[in-house]
Parts: sequence; structure tokens; C-alpha cells
Amino acid sequence: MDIQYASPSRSIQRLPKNVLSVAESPPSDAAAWLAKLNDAQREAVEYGADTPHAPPGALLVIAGAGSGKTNTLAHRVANLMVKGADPGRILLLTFSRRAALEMTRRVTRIATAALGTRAALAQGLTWAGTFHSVGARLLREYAELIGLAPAFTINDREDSADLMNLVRHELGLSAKERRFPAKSTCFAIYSRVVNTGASLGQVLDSAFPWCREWEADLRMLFAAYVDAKQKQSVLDYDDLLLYWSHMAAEPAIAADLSVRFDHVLVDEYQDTNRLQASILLALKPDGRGLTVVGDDAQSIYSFRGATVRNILDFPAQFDPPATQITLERNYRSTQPILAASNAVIELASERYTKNLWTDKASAQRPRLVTVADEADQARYVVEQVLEAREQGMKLKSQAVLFRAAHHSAALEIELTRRNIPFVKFGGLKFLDSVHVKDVLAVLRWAENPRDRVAGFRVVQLLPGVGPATAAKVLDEIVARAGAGVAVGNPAGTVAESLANSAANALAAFAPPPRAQEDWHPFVRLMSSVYGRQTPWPAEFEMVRRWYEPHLARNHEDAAIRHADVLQMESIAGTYASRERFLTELTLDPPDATSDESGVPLIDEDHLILSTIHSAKGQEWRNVFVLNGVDGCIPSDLGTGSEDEIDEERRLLYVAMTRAKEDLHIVVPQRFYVHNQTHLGDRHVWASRTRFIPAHLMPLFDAYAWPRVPVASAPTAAGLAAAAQAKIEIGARLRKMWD
DNA sequence: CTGGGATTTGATCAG
DNA sequence: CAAATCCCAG
Repeated sequence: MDIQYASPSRSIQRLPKNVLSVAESPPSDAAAWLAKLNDAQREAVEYGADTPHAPPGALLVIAGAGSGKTNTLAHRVANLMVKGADPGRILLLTFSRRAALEMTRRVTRIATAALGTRAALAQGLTWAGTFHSVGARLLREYAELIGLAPAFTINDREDSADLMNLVRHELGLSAKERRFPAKSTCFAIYSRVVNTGASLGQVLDSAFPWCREWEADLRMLFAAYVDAKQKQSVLDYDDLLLYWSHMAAEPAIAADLSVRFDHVLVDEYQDTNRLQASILLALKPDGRGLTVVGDDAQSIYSFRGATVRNILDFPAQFDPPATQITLERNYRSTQPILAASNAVIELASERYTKNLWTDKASAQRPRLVTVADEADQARYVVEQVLEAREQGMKLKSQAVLFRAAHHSAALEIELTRRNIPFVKFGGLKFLDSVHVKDVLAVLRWAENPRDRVAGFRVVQLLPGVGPATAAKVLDEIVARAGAGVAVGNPAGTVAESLANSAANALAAFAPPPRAQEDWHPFVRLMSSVYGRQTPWPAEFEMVRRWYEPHLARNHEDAAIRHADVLQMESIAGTYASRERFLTELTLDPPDATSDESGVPLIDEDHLILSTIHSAKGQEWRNVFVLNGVDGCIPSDLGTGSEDEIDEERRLLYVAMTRAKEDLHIVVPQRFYVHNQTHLGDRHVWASRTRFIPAHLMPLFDAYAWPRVPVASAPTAAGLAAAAQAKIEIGARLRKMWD
């Protein structure tokens, strides 16, 4: 066998066995598990796999919707392992945690089939996850080298916006005459600059033109924000990529970093941004061992800085250019569904790829259903879902997709009323609720006493403590910590001495009179968690018990919220440590909610509700797309530029291509306006989405619901009678006030 | 300086 | 319609 197997590898011991097992099996056998793949898929799976330790140049796989992308990628990973690649040296970057789990599951299954009893090898695939989670892991490993506290905490979007707000107040930007952009807007601008690599001016021009006048102030704000994060050992989502990218560009670390992974495979490449692309390039500058998979027609995350140019410009980045393989055969949808989807995407102003084809014939065209309003839309969906279930289609095989999380409100009410279980993906709620954030803030502050947003929130839970007192407390901690570091603490680590100073600062602080009573229990709690005196997860219970009276005092609906906290406690028990719990929860918050508070109905059959974004990569036999009207798809917020409109079009394309057998696009004609006083009936009339213009109508089965029986169409006699009735009713109504 | 009530504002998709 | 902001009594 190849001598290179003796080259430096962190688990050399296991490799020879593995190689042997492959060598022993006859070639026909080895081919058997690849036989189900089509030619293009097999090409993608086998590209360079014969020399896993000297991989050839970069590979780009353009994989259309339903073309077996996940399966192909999983086979490729399994094949690399079968051919002797060390699974611990394979980096698999996916879009979501869910996708990572699905991928490892499949790789394990395929590898088991291919390797027989040597399936344990697949367990070694430990580097599979999102860019952000892998980044967090690597940063903790290299933290000391790059001047980062290893116990750094990670802020989610809300926390980051809160910190931005804190900094904004300190800079006095809140007292401007003209209103300064909201904290979430400031953070969105900052995030976009970081992720796209564009200048602040460019970002303001292209995406936030109404904030143009604040450029100078924003620049100052962002500088202070970065400064604050560093002082507090806090990272936001973007930092996970940003630090990784800079780390990978640092020659001393870059060498170590790029040799530790022989193969880097990236899924959903069309939804990566410039920053992510730069990380890949730093890891694999010549493209050797790099595989990216994606579909430019499904690029729907430009609001997160993703650019379709990443995938389009990928091949030319390398010399020689990347090899490109296109998967055009669709295994998912019937021909009529595919025909309609193709027609929709074909109208894009810029279009780069392929037409998908299938041999799955069907007489059923996708349906375009007109209903009166959102209430009827809900009734239509429920009726159709139940009818399909009568014919043997499980609820789980059916999904309702929509553009924005709140579009399903009316449907959720109807489903609850009729006792139909459902699980909703997208539009996160759990982490947004104040009680969950309160408890997490205690834990984050315990993990990192410098985390000002967390501390600020926790101290203010005490009665009689407001922003001013909280700020004093935090300043006191910073002062003590500074003094502690200056004096030095040879006995313990930096983290321990920091925790000590924080606990001491709290103990020494003179609370305002109203907080007197609650102060000591609070100090006891914080000293305990700072000092890690209670093991995880018992620590969570202690925090919860401390929090309970504050929860009860501050919220009328404390009971419901308390149930959430208990729910969180049971989740906490499944993590090995406080740090793991906090990191995982911020990087991978639960994305599903169900009608019953908290408890997802995992075993029971249930209908799937999902935003289109969260439906990525999934498929169902029966798919309903809600609100196929202008203003929803495309969203009225996203019709500014041609690019934005094209992205909305791709969104509809993604939704449509989720369907295997039956597709319903529902078009309510009337929407009630939300922003009205009292219970008015102000409404707007909606029209069918512009992405399905008249000339595409032949591809659909268009009808109104409820269907009006022909026999009941008004006759001349009937109308005359009705006219009579109208008069009578009018007279009766007047009588009411006599 | 805190906290409760009145008032105004602004809002998608998500790691 | 929920969150941010403002105003004022204690």
C-alpha cells in the first residue's frame, strides 16, 4: 500500500487495519454499495478518493434540488474513510446542527454497509458541524495563543444588540436630537460589514440607506463595541468566524491549522458569505482536499451576508480551476411539480444553472388555490391535510411552509381548535423569553464575570436595583479584578482569581436599602457559581431555586414561565458542563416549538409547520405554501432591488421543490390590516405573487375554494329574491333602534 | 434612582 | 401588538 500512510497522522494506529480491510474485499464488493448512485453522483463520490492522503485539487458539486445531494456527500465522506482517510482529520461543515447530525448518521450507516464490522470508524467523524460551532471549538483550543480567555462566552443576537446599546449610551449617542438607529439595526449593520467584507459606507448605501447620515457615529460606536467585547472576553457570532479567519491567516497557527484536516467538505455552499469563503481559502489555499456542494438557485440567505458569487466564482479561485460536477437528475418531485418550479426560477433576471429533470410522471399539476382570506386558508389546509391522512398519508409527511413565522398564526389557531398536533420550525421563541434569558444570564455571568450584559441583567433582577446601581456594581467588579491581576495570584489561575475578585466585590458592595434583604442570598449564590462549588447540573437547580421568587414577583404568568425554566433544567442535565450547555444553546437554539408548551411531540404523528428558510434541505410528500401573494412572497420588505426580488423568487422555488407528490400554493385574496385601532375591519386586497405570471398558469391546476357548486350560481329569479331580502333586512336593522 | 403607567414606534428570514 | 421610550411619584 501507499507509503504515505506512515505520514504524520494523529491516529495512525487505526489506519493499517482499515486499509487492510479494504484491500481484502474484492473490488466488485466495494463497488456494490456505490451501485445505486447515478454516474454524476458516483463521479462526485470517487473524485480523488483513491489517493485520500494526497488529494487532488478542489471539487465543486452543483447539486440541484432533490438531486441526492446529502446522499452524495455522505457517500463521498464514507468512501474517503473506506479508502483510508482518517475520520478525525475530515472537517465537514454544514449549514445547521440538524444537517450535521443527519450527515453523520448517514455516513455511519453507509460506512457500516461498506466496511461491515469496522463501522466504529465512522464514530471518529468528530469534526462535523456549522462554521460557527467548529469555530468556537477551535478558538477554545487556540485561545491562549491568540490572547483570548479560554472561558470566553458567546453572545447571541439579542445579547449583542444589548451590548451595542450599552456602549451607545456610554458614548452619549442616545441623546441625539434626531433618533439614532435602534440597537438591533446598529448590530445588523455591523454584522453585515464583518460578514461581507465591504466598507461601512458601501453597506449603508446598499442595505441601510436611511442610516447614511450616521456613518461617523456608527464607526465610533463599532470601535467602542469591539473594544467592549475584548475587555469582557465576550464573542458574538461573527467573531467566531472573524477570529478563525484571522487565526488561519497567522502563519504560525495557519500551518498547524491547515495540516490537521486532510479533507474539508462544505454543504450548502451557496449560503456562505465572504468571511466563510476566506476561512476555507486559508485552510486550503491550493484547493487540495476541498469539496464544496451547493445550488445557486437555492441561495436564500443574503440577509446574513451570504453571496451567490461564492459558488459561482469558486472554480476560478484555484489554479488549476476546481473540477465541477453537476447533478441534474431530480429524485424527489413529480414531473409537473418540477416543470412549474423550473418555470418559476427560469424567470430570474440572472440565471446560471441547469434544468432539473425526472422520470416520475404524474397527472396531478401543482395547485394554485384561491381562498377568501387567511381564515379560509387555514380551513383549506386543515381539510386537505386530513383528507390526505384519510388516504394513508401521515401528518409527518405533510408540511406547511411560509415566508415569515407569523404567517401561520391563523393556521395554528385552527389546528389547536381541531386538536391536530403540529410542530413548528423557525421563528425562535424559547431563547427570546425574558425568564429564559434571566437564568442564562446568571450562568453566563458565572462562566465569565467580565460579561457586562449578563451581569447588568442579573443584578437588576433584585428589587430596588436599576441601571444606575447595576452599573456601579459592575464597575466595582472591574476595579477589583484589575487590582487582583496587578497584585498577582500565584496560587490559582487567572480565571480563579477573577472569580474571587468578583465574589469579593459583590460581598463588599453596599446595596441600596430596598435591596438589602435580597442581597445576601444573591451574594451567596454568585460566590458559589463563581467558585464552581456545586457540580453541573446541580448548579442549575440552585440557580433556578434562587430565581423562583424573583420570577414570581416580576411576572403575572409565573407558572407558565416556571415550566419553561424546568424544561430548560432537564435540557441542562444532558450537557457535560456549564460551558458546553451555554455554548451549545447559543450556537444551536432549539428551532422547533409545538402547540403544547415546551414538550415537542416527537413520537406522536404531527404536522410540520416551517418557515421556508428552515425547510431547506427537507422534503415532504404533500406541501402547502401559504400566502402566495405579493407582499408575502416577495415580502414587501424585500422588493427594493432586482437582487432582492430574485432572492425572493428563489425562496418560492425552494418552497416548491420541497414537494414530492402534491403541492398547494394558497392565495388568500384579503388580508386584515394588523395596525388598526379597536376591532376595525380594515383590510387590503392582495394579488397572486408576481413570480407566477399569467403565462405560467397552464402549469398549475387553478381553482377557488370552497368550490362553488354550479347549480347554486345565481339565477335571475334568485337575484330578484335577494334584492327583496336586502330591503327587508335593512328595514329590520333600522327597527333595532326604534 | 427606581419602578409603574402612559405613549409612541416599528416589525422577515437565522448561526 | 410588543418593545422601547418618556414622565412622574415616591
